[in-house]
Parts: sequence; C-alpha cells; structure tokens
Amino acid sequence: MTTQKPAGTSRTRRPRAPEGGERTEKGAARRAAILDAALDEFAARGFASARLDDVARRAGVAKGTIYLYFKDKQALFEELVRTNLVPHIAAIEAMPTEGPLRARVEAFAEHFVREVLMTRRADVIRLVLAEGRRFPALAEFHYREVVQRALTALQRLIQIGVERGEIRHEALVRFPQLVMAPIMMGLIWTGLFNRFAPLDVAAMMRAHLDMLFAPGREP
Amino acid sequence: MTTQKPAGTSRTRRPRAPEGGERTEKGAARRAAILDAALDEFAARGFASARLDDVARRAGVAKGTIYLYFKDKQALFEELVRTNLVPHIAAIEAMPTEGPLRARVEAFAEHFVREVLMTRRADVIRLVLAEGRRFPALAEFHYREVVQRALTALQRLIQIGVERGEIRHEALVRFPQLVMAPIMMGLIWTGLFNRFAPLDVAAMMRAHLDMLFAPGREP
Amino acid sequence: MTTQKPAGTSRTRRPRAPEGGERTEKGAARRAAILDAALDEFAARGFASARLDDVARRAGVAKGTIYLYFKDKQALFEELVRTNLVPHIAAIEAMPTEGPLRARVEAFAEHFVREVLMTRRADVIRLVLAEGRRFPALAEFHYREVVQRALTALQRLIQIGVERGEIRHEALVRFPQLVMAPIMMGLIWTGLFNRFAPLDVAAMMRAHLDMLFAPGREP
Amino acid sequence: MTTQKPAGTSRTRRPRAPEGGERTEKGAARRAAILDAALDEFAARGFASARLDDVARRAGVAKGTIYLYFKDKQALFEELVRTNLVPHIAAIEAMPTEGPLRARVEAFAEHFVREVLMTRRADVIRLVLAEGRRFPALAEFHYREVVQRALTALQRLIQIGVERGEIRHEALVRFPQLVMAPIMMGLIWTGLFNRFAPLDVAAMMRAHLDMLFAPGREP
DNA sequence: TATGAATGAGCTTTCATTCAT
DNA sequence: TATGAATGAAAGCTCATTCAT
Repeated sequence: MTTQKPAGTSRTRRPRAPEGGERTEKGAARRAAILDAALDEFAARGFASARLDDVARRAGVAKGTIYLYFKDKQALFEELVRTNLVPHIAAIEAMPTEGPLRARVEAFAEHFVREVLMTRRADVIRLVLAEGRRFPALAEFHYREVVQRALTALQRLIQIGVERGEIRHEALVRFPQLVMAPIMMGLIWTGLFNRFAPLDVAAMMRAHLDMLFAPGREP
Repeated sequence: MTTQKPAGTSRTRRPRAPEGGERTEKGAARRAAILDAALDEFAARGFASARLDDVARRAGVAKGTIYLYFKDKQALFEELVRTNLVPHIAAIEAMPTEGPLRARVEAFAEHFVREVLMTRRADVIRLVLAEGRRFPALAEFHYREVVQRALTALQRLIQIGVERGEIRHEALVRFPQLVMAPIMMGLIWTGLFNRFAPLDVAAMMRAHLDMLFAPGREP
Repeated sequence: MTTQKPAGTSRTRRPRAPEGGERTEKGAARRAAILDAALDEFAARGFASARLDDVARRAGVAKGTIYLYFKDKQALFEELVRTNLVPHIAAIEAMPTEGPLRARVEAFAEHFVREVLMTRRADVIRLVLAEGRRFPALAEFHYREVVQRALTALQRLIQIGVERGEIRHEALVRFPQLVMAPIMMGLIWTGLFNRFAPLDVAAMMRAHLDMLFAPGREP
Repeated sequence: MTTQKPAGTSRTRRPRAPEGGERTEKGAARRAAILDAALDEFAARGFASARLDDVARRAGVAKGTIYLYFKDKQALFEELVRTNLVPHIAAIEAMPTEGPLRARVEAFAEHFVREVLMTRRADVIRLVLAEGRRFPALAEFHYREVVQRALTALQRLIQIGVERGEIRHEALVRFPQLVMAPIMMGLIWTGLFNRFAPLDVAAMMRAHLDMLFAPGREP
C-alpha cells in the first residue's frame, strides 16, 4: 500500500487567500502591526528561532490572527522582507543625475546611510544576508528588486562621472559594488562589532568617496 | 532543550569540559569529523535548524557521541567558528612588510580570497555574519581573534604605505575596513547572488587596489 | 516570487525508516503496546479525534516514542488496521473443505464470530467501515487482503456445496456476500444498538444458515 | 473548542433553542441549505474533520450564521441525521400489507434501495454507522426512530408471511434483521469497495429474497 | 438576522538532550 | 568511550466559537 493522505483531508482546496479584512482601515493597521512585530522578533532571534507566539503578543493580537493575514511563518517572513526595502529603491532611482557627480553619489550614499543603515530597515537587510541562502525565492526577489535596481542606478551615475572625467577609475563601471561595499561593511560592523569598536560609517563612506573621486595623476 | 539561549550565555573559555579523549589518535579524528560535519550542516541550514541527528550521521557517529566531545549544540557551534579561522590569521600577521606596498597588500588580499573566500572557511564567516548577533560571546571572540588582528595587521601595512608615500589616502589608516570591504561584499555576493550575476571577486579586488594605490595628482 | 520552502529545510531527505529498535525484544514489545493502545483510542474516538497523547499514556511511553516506531498518526492507524486481521484470514483460507458443507460453512461463520466479532478485532473492522472512505489506500488494502480473500474462500465452499446439491441457491456463488451479510449486520448492531436490543449474532447466523441450506421443495 | 464532547452529551430534545427564523420563508431555506451543505461535508470528511467554514461556504452563508440556526457543530450534525431518514420510515410503515407477501417485501426492499441506498441519504446512514458510537443520543434516536420502526414494520410483514405459509423460516420473525442484512452489506460495500468490485445490490437483494421465500421441502 | 474578524485551547510533530547498556 | 532508544518541552498551525458591527 502506498502512502496516501486521507482522502477527505486534502486541504489543498482552500487557497486561504489571506483576507482578514486587509482592505479595511483596521485590517491594514493590524497587518502592519504584525509585520512590525515580526521584524523585531525575526531580527532578534532569526527566522527559525522566532516564535509566532511572541510576534502575536508584540503585535497585540492572538496567535491565530496572524494566520488571517499570512499563510504561514515563511510567508510572513518573506512579506516582511518584500515590503520594507522596495519603496526606498524607487526614491534612489529617482535621484537627479545633473550637477557635480561627487555630490550626486554622496547624496546617494547618504540617503542609504540615513534611511536604511540607521533605521530598522538595516535589520531587514541583515535578515536577507543571514537567511537568504535558505530562502532562494527571497534572495532572488531581493536581488531583482533591490540590489540590481540600486546597482543599476549607481552604474548610470558612475558612467556619467567617467564620461565627464570626474571619475578616473573606469573599473567602477564594471564593479559598481565597489561603491557600496563600505556601506555593506558598515551594516555588518554595526550589527556585530560596534560595541567593541564603534564605526562611523558616514565618515568612512566619505573617505571612501574621496578615493573614488580622487583626481588622478596629471599625464 | 529546544529553545536556544544564546544571548548572554558567554562561555568565555570553556574549562576543557567534556572532552572525549581528544588526546588519543581516534578521539581527535572523531572530534574533527564532528566539527567538519557540523560546518556543513550549520552552513546549509543555520544554527537553529541544523539537526544534531544529521551532524552525527554525516560524521559517522552516533548522536550521543557528539555530547562526549561537546557540551551541547551551542558549544559545538562556537567551537566550530573558533577553530576554523584563527590559524589563518597567524599566517596573515606573519606576512612580510618589506618590499613594495602594493604587492604586500595584494598578497594579503589574494591570500584571503584564495584561502578563505574560495574554501569552506567562507561559510564559517557567513555563519558568524548570520548568527553572530545571537551569540555575543562568539561575536566577541571573532572580533578579537580574527577581525581585530587582521585589521591591525592591515593597518600596519597601510601606515607604512602612507609613510613611504605609496598610499595617498591617509584616511585608510583610520578605516582599514575600507580595504577589506570589497572582500566582504564578495563573500556575501557569492553566497547569495552569484547565480543571478556572477562576480569575479579577485578582479574586483584588483580594481579596488588600483584605486587605493592610485597616484594622486602631482602638485 | 513563487512560494518555495526554505532551501535548507527540505526534510524529504530522511526516509525516517521507523527504527526504534523494532528488531530487539523490547522494541517489538513497545511497538505492540503502542498499536494496542492506539486501537483502543481510535476505536473509542475515531481517527481524527484520537489524541496521540492518550495513545502514548495508555501505552506507557512518551509522546515522542510513538514517532520512533511510526511515521505519523496516519501510519500508526494504517499499520493498526493492516496487522490485526490479515493473520486470521490465513486461518480461514486454510479451513478444510471436505465433509458436509453445512458444517464447513458453519465452522467458517463460527470462527468469524468467535475470533473477530467477539474480540477487539471487531473494532478494527468497525474502524475500516468508519474511516475507510477517507483512507482509500487502507480501503484498498482491506479489500485485497481481507474481504476478497475471505469471500473467495467462501465462494469455493459454496461452489462445492452447489455441485454436491447441498446448496440449492446457485445465486450464492455470485453473491457470497449474502453469507456474510448477517455477520456484518451483527458487527454493526452490537456496536451501536446492543444496549437497546441485544442481538444474539451466533443464533441469527445459525438461522441464516438454515435458510441457505434449506432443502428445496421436492418436485 | 477542538475537543468534541460527544459521548453522554445527550441533548435529548433540544427545547427549540436558537432558531434563526425557521418560520420565515428565507429562514427555513437557509436552515435547509446549511443542513444540506453539512451533509456533504460530514459525509466527505467525517464529523471531527469537517470544517464549519466549509459548510458555511458551501451553504453560501457566513460562518457565524450557522450558529443562528444550530447551537453548535454537534447539534448541526445530530439534526442532520435526525431529519433525513425519519420521513422515509413513515412511507415504509405505510406500505400496504395485503397481496402476495413476496411482492410486499420486495417492494419494501426496493423502496429502500431506490430511495435511500442510491441517494444521499445513504451517506446519512453511513454517518450513523461511522460516528454513532461517539454520539449515544444519536444512536438511540436512530435506533428508535429508524431502525426499530423499520424492523417492526418488516416483522409484521414476515409474521403475516409465516402465517400464510409464504415464508417457511419462522426464525425470520425473531431476526427480521436477516432481511435487511444484504442491504446494509450493500450500503457498506458501495461506500468502500465498489471501485474494486462493483456490486449490484438490487440483484443481490432479489437473490436474497429468493432464498427467504424459497418453498421448503414438502413433507 | 447576518456577518466575518478575532480568539486561544488544543493538537501533531520535531529534536536537543539524557542515560542504560 | 560509544551507542541509540527514550524523553518531553516547544512550536506551528487549525478551527469551533464568539461578538462587535
């Protein structure tokens, strides 16, 4: 006899469209409260160790309520990551490209430091770094909607800088990641080592940009 | 026990707790096999989701045997992280400082890329990044024994470079992290996004060093 | 983004071959104790409402122990049904066919009443009747290994009886179920209505056989 | 609540508890729709596993609405069983007793096969068989209002048949169940085994009646 | 009367840890 | 030293029932 689920018990049927009144005023607020609480718990304990019980308590709802808004723990986690960063990417993409390049890239970096690194959104990125490998779909989403878009925007700026002669290192066009690397380093450092050796990420970033925009040797 | 009680459980030095004949030939081999298997499992699933059952099976021992060599899951995890990187730091610290600085720093970076980034040791670092916050003692150990020592060695090189005039950006002395940032970026990228956009970390690092050592404008 | 289980969490890997020392003396005893307790609980409350907690308590083991011997609740249930009846079918099939048919069939029926109907095995059949529809694999197993084999054995007897002229109703060859019908009726009745109107199933069965073997009108 | 507390909860007569406008046109229609939907769900999944959510959806009402018409899940279930068979018993009791007995009993059986076995009412009986033990009040109701009345009516017919000499097996008076046994067998068989070996219940029943009315040996 | 969001007790299942052998 | 059967605390998830609207 082959293994087989009890016939009448196939629960596939209900798509369990997370409803729970997401459209109503209160529904949306509750959903947001749950996501908010979940960010705290996931950031503090990691995906596997975070308890939905705690998320519920923190959000001020009953445990079952979470399931009115999210299919399961994983869906809650993915939604959390999905909704917190994308909006800011749009802002970054919309940044103007005219004016001195140095100022543009600096604004880009400052925006990132101020609006992400120093907010709870930093935890979202840390979560992606920590759990991304176990959630390939999430890693892919993050790559396409956040990383790629941000890097593409950056690349465009760099390209202009190179054409204008403001940036001498053409390799930056191929490796826009080099611009962001100190910020990622800062994200990690502040998360893990800041209590041993505080790091002024903004200052480090300025030093970094000084290098990028360093006037080259006159030929 | 199911709940992990990582935070604050600083097990600073483990007074050589239960050691299953670490001194005997076979004992040491078994211990190593367990650590090895544990690295695979922890890297693949994360600390909380890795099962000691799987570690045991992979190491070819019985589940109970793990407890002859390690106090508990957390001790196994911390030991794992403790033993895998420190030896390489010594090698890095021992690197010679004479000769052209560019070559020295490049050797430093190449060593890191070849001996860490492209080996299973990269997973150890990824584990520290992912779980470090939940294991303060581990983060502290990693900072003191790996990060700080590597950065200090690097800083010494940079200092020399600045004094000799080979490095123009003096800020690098204050932020030696800037040198390593692309490597960390590479570590993360290869772990998460390589399948979408492969990144040649060594090439990126070379481009990065080109910037660091860029001769400034002659006054 | 498509739904997708966390990568490292694919639990498919372990076939979870129920081991738990089933081969050892004690292992087999424990397994039997669990099956025994499960029969009581499933019979009393039905599959869905039976609690593994109660099964464990009744079997004198911890809850987790059940999972050393059975994959999950359903596997326990199916195993229970699988192991309790088949052995008796062999006995029935082995019944001799020589001698007066009436005696043979009566022995067949008596065996069934005594060894099944009046024992806890009756509950196994009641469970199949009650839950079979929701466990198609189980229904199929029960049909092939119990019902079909028993009816085939019966049919052979009837065939002989018809050939010898001891049974006048040839339709019985086509509907051997008619022989068993009162026994099934008795099984149901004793399970549900006996407290309102006790039914002497053995006597009823004898009356039934009187009809089956009734000598026809002499022409 | 998750635990069902069926046994002993004899809710003998329900003092017309919460009735959601059963008298109004729409109220009665809604109540009927709920009962109808409930039959489907209970038949498919069993009492414990059926979800009121699904019943509500199938009935086209909100979940809470069910509670306007029925006290709780159990009351809905019992009401369902109570209302579906009793009306047909009246029809059976009213069947005329004059004319050849064979025709009378055959009509009785045919009515049962056609009006119960081949309709959704068969599922109601299957539900009683499957769940009756856990709902003593229900079993008792079913016994008094269905089983006993049907058997009494049958017994009366048999009595007449015996007196008229149309039925030779006087034991049938004591065991009217023997007449119905093949129908119960058919009910079970069609529910569980029909896909493996289709059973023509009507034909089987005719063969059965042939035996019952078999003219005995002339003395 | 009708709704459906919200609740929370209760269930199955997992797995780190122990301990008799 | 080594084993692996046994344990039992936890945690994710479900669903009957309630109640504000």
